[in-house]
Amino acid sequence: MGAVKGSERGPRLSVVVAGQLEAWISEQGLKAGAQLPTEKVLCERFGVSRAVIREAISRLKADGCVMTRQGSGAYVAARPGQVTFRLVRGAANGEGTEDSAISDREISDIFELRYLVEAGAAELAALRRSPQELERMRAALERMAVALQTGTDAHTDDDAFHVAVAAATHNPQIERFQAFMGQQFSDSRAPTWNEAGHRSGHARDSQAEHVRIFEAIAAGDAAAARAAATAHLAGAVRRLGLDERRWGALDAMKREHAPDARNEVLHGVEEGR
Amino acid sequence: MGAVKGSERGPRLSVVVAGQLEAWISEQGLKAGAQLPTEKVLCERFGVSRAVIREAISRLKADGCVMTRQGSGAYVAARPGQVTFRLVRGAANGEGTEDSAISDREISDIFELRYLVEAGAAELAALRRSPQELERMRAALERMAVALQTGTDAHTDDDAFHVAVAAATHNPQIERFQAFMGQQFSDSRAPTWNEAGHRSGHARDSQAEHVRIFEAIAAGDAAAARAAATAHLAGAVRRLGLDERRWGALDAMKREHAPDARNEVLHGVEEGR
DNA sequence: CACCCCTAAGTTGTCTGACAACATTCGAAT
DNA sequence: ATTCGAATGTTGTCAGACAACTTAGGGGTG
Repeated sequence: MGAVKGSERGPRLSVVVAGQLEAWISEQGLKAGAQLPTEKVLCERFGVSRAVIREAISRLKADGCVMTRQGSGAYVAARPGQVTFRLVRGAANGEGTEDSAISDREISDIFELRYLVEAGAAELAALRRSPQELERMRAALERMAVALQTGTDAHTDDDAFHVAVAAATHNPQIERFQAFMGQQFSDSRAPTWNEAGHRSGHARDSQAEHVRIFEAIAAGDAAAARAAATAHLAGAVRRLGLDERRWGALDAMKREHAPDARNEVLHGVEEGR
Repeated sequence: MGAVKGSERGPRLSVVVAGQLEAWISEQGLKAGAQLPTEKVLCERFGVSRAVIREAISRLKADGCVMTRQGSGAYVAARPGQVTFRLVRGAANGEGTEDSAISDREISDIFELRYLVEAGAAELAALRRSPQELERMRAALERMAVALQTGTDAHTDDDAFHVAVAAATHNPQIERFQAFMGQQFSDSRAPTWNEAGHRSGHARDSQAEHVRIFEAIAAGDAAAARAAATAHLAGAVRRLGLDERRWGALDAMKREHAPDARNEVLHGVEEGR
């Protein structure tokens, strides 16, 4: 492993060194707790200054695979693997890769992961929801209903509804994951709630699906809740014009459980307050 | 906002500054794309050197809420929220918090999240698996079968099997999430594959559940695959002695689909090569 | 007046050197 | 043999400087 220069033309010397250092660690087969070379040694080995080495190590620390103790040294963290999960591997790698357009395929993949979690979350929510949590969902639904009539944006309330469903599972991990997913691409909810979305009826359709999810959860019908959540995700994919082919099979699955268990727990939500 | 000294006696000045800076950003209500003060200004404001400021900003960059452009400045990232998802909020916060024992409740919660993803992944895998991916699962199964006879550890192959299932969804996001979850707590698989696990039959039971998952996926029976995956997770919870109460309802659900669609695609896996 | 190039100032990225805080080690005194 | 302490090495922090880059503004040209 010689100098870095030349091989990588990329900017941000520190991230290059961080990558090479991480590769070197796994390549050397260093186990948890193993001590890394000192900063001075690394400086010589990579041919960069200590500032760069420190910044690279700082990156690895933030990534969780390295830990440092002042006066002692740097060590491989106990959990050497990835401690964090990020969507869309392509982006968020270097620095500000805002312009890296996410492909439709990637969005479709993420929606599918959403499907897995949200369908299951709706299922569990139907089994465990408390009155307070139902009220929280209803409040979000109501805000969306108002926005539907006034033609305003309500993607925040959309997100809040889904988080409320996840919260009703009484599982903080699921709730946090849902919040994470929602925050990640609130952009994908924009086409539903902007002017075009209101005009084309996307907002109305989405809201109807939300109501169906809520009703199933309120009724305690886990299968119907799963089906309604699946239908909602499939509808979102359709509205975004993504690849529908992959979702055909899931549509078929959800149709096993007809959503006839709808009851009248909530009234006045559809027409907004 | 005055100097930092005194208020926080804690070590790692940079992480303190990082926290204060992050708090300052949200407190100022800076929106995505807003420019942060220059490093020189921040040095004066926090009363620290530029190295500390740079390390603090580096942390925020790694966290994803800040982005820098050389020659221009530092900006609030487009997605101000969390870009990464980490399990177990308590740990992995500061440095080496190895000793923070994870509660049974947290493990149970994480298993439930695993259930959501793995059950859905098995479902999708049954619909999309290719011969190559089936072979990959079979190879992992075979390695586990060998380990079952020799009484050796195979938790790595256990993980590999589940990742292979996730890979069969043809969805890299799901695969990466499964790999993430598996890596996170490979510890939880140890009680299945250590000596005690072999003696108590836990390894055998787990392997039988794996085979059932594989057979359902090989047969292309999505419902059976979901049921088998659910049964596997429920079995794992039982073996770990976690709270079984929460899993009763899920067990009931899986029983809707009797796993009678088992066929004989694979032979010789149960008895190990 | 509109447009383009080019200079200048400002900002982040990197380098260098030094000192402080802390950990480890090894020798000396008890 | 045990304990204490100094020496040494490592990371954390500080200070100053230059390089690479971006941006804004001025001057020239059409």
